[in-house]
Amino acid sequence: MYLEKLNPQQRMAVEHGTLASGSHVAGPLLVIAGAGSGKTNTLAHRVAHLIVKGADPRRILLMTFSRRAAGEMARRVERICTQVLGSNSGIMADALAWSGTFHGIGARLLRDYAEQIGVDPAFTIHDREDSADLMNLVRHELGFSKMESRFPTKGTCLAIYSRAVNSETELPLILRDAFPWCAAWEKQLRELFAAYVGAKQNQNVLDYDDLLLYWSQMVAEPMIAEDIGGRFDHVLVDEYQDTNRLQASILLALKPEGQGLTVVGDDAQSIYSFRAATVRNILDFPALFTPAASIVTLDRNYRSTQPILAAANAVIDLASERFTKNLWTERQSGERPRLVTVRDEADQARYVADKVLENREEGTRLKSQAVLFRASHHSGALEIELTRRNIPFVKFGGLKFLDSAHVKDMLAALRFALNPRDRVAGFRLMQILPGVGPSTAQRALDQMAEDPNPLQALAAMSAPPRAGEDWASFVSVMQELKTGKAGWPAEIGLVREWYQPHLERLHEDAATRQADLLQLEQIAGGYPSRERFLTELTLDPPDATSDQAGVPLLDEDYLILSTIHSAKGQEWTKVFMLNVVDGCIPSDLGVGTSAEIEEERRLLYVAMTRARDNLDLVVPQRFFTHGQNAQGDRHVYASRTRFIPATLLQFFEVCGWPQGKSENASAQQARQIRIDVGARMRGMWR
DNA sequence: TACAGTGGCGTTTTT
DNA sequence: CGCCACTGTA
Repeated sequence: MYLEKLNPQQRMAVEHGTLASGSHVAGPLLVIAGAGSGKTNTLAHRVAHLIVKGADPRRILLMTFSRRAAGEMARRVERICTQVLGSNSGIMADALAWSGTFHGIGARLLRDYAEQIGVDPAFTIHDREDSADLMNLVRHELGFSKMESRFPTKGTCLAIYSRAVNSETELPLILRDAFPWCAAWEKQLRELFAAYVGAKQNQNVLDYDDLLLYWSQMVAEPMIAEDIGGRFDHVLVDEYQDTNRLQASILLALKPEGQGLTVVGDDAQSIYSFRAATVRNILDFPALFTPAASIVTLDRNYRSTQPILAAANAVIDLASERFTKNLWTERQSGERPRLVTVRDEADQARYVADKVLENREEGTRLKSQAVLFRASHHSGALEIELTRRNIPFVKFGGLKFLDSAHVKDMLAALRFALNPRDRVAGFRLMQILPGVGPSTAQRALDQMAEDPNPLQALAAMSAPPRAGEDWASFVSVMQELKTGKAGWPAEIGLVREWYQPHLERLHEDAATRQADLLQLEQIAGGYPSRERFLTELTLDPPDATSDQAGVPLLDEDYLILSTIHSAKGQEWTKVFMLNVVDGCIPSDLGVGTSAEIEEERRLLYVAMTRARDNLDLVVPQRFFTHGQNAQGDRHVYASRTRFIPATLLQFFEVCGWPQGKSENASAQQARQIRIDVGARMRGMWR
């Protein structure tokens, strides 16, 4: 029996509300699931169990944090169901139709209900970069780029806007709490945001936040809320600690009484507050309902060895506020996690490369090893070292494939043909042409905007003098795409042919970039239509980059490099963590408020709890800073992260590398005490 | 008006 | 470094 493999608490979570007879629907349930406590497995079992008990899988809404998690969940549910119901469970084919991220589900529902809420269902979705570009266009139009003192950059403006939307909080409060250095611009920002919203609507464009915002507005209308809520008997949400107020209000509108609602999360792993996620969501959840939601806590860890867990528990124990209990395990081991001091980042890179290879010799595949870090650029030195030694790796987090200029150019072409009112796409596209700059592009877009048939207006325009032939071929490829005759994915080939000469003219390294474009074409082939391709690519961009772009790595072995944020929910046999020093974790940008520091502590906790058998925290003593100072490159001394004070050293095997350099312990201690005084000075004024 | 070059300056993490 | 505003030149 499939339930017998579960422990009693897991089983309680799985069976909640299913024991009663008849058509009784379960009341709200909160599962507090510690790291490595079998959360995914439990949730998958719950979904499968509901289906086995007769729930209609098409009426189950399952929302996860990432698309990858959704896929994994669907696979497990299917496996369990087939196991129980036999292979004749034809019901499972495309059964969990409504599983995905909040944003992905939002996009689908908005297209479904577009007519009722006065939205053109052909809307395009802007990713973060596109949104920032649009913000920038508006920012220029309003003249904010030429203020006497410097106006916040497009990225900052977007971050402020996004936070206000996602936290359902007034602008002044946002500025005061999260962006104090921008507080003087409140009036202009308000004006900017109003214009930004107007621009999006004129251009039939939604940004990430709109997918949630429009959704929440839509279900604020009781009739629609009831209609949508009525489509689902069960609504389950994973990683609930990383949802924001907007998401919580959507959920509540769908299921006001909490019937059929299950949320799962761990307050100790809340690490997305910069995206307006609030741990209050999970803490306040039970009391939203009468009677209050049931709570099940999973605190048995199946992942890590006892010494690793003891160290992680010790770190999180120092948190000022704790809600969940410590994790426990039966996995004994004599080996404590290592706290390795090295001289500088170069030694850190050599240490990790050495150990990774040693581990592989002893039988641990590269894929079962991961190197984690706080910020994407922390892995720079390591990437160089790995490349030098021919150790293949894939990096998660940070810059993406889709962020490169040539890929964005191609996507802009596809998008612009589909939605010629999308000024960000058009603006970018036209400036690719020689002899066309910002003002020519602006004028052309203005003319198109006035015309009910924008593409026709484009065709009717006279070519800019110095663009000549290139303008003509641009117009003709747009028109050809518009007809849709070529079909998908042939269309993307059309665009590539058009783009080819420009690529060669604009980029020295056209050949490498060409490889990316071919890869893009490959990816495109996997989608049924241009529209689906564009939507799903922006909502779920390929999240890895590797040293050899475009080489399929499916069967190969490679080391995992990942930001802690991207490592969420994953586990590896051996885990290394880089730069376990003050200034990196906590990031010296994140030491403003105690809430920020607490989140940094949880980040370290998340990183540590990814490890199954071995965990190495690396502490480089010296950092080289480049560029920023007037004096040019120099180095600063770093000290071990404040989250591992001396009292916690007992949980670690403290050592130095290379061996022999660590003999003079007291000298090392003395050096470790050296601090970045500058950072402290800056911190005084936060 | 396009575009190359210069100087000043700066918050990391992602759907 | 990389982004952004601004300047000089064709």
